[in-house]
Amino acid sequence: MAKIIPGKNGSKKEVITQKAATLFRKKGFTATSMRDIAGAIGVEAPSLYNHIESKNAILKDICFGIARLFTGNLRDVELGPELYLVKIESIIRFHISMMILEYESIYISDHEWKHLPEPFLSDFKAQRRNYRTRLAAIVQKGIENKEIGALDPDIAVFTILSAIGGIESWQRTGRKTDAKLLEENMVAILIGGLKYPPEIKWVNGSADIKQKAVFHKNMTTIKNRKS
Amino acid sequence: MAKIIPGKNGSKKEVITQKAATLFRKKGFTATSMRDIAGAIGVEAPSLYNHIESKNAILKDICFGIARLFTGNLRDVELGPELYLVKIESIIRFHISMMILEYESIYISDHEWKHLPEPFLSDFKAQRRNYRTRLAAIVQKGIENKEIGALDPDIAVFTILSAIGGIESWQRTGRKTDAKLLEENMVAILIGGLKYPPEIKWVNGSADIKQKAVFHKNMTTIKNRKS
DNA sequence: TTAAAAAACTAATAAGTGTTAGTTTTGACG
DNA sequence: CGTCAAAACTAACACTTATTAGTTTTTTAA
Repeated sequence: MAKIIPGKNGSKKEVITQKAATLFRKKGFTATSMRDIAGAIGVEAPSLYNHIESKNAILKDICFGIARLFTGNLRDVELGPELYLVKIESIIRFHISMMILEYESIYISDHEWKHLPEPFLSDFKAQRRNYRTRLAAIVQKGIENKEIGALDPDIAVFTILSAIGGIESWQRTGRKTDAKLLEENMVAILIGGLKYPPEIKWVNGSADIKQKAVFHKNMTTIKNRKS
Repeated sequence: MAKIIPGKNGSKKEVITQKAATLFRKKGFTATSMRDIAGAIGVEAPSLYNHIESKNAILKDICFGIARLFTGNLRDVELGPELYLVKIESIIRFHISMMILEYESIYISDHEWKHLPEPFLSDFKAQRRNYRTRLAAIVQKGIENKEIGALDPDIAVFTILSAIGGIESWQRTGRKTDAKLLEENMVAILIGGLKYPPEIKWVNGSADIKQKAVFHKNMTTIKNRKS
């Protein structure tokens, strides 16, 4: 029936990938059928195979495309001369901007990568691990340089990345917050939390005895529930 | 063949729910079949229907069970007399502990709820919205009380919740970090980032011109890619 | 030991899956 | 207009899905 109309610079393959990304984010990879994708474009499912190799290949393209962008940025930042905390801030800002520009693809590469077929799954996981390791190395140097508090670098990295990943759910709520406001608030919290010195002692001391009791009560309930 | 052997206090329904939760987290709700669940227990798929109503009902039980736990804790905290920042810290610690104790169910209620059938989907989303709104209200009061920096409360809440949600991926890596270490580091970063006063100005000023150039270069690449 | 209830089993259904084969339509160019 | 390739179409396949029906086995209780 209707022919696939490519966007200005986008090949037909890119049109399919983009529509698929939207559906994968909305319904999940497994719950999205080739017929769903085809229907969203206005075509029958088998027609897609004139342009793409398989459903899995679409997922592969999305995940590795995003991974390449982030790895490229990380390499640039690593080579720069800035203070380590500034490097981290720069990476945080890059992640946030990317999340706002391409949140559908990023959501998929964050949450649907587990459906990649081998050997792509192992490759992707290795890249992911490598990215986080290099990020942790920057944090580690920032700690040694007393720019960043005495935190566990791995924990700091996943805390940052998880926090940013949550922008997806924020985007989905449709709140039309100014992107800059979002970015500045998140940077304030995350960089503020990393900055030397951390004040773990102040925080611990502030929880009074009554509060501890409430917490204990709830945790006890849960433990009983499990047994 | 083998009969379902209930755990010490767990009904057969709970055994199924637990096994299902493990699989839903590992493979996703849609990609997990009733045969998968039955096989993991050691029975045939139709046998499950002697104990549960449907696959969707398992998901419903998991999601609403978790929601009830968090809502219950929030109510207790709201009624307490502590400083607002301490309330937030208490909730953060509750979330982190829960994440460590029941991360499979929590992962599902965080990431697979979209597969709930109506009317449960709408109900769940409403509860979620309500929870976040009440959390934001605490943050708001903390700001007015000058315990918390002048941040956007909604952004602060989702940043916190997203960061904690990421513990799931941490757990999955199998790192046997001491739970207390994890908790203290995350609390240090998040509470440290919320505390009054925030130093947005310092952070912005610290990014030098060269850094900005690197960032700009990468973002330009991405925008071109999209057109 | 026997009767009743619980929970397993096998067989089957209707719907949906990704994908292939073979055919027809479309659009661009000479 | 006629040609050729690109890309759509229909039909079909081999599988998998959640779930039901009907039956047999196992456990419980008297």
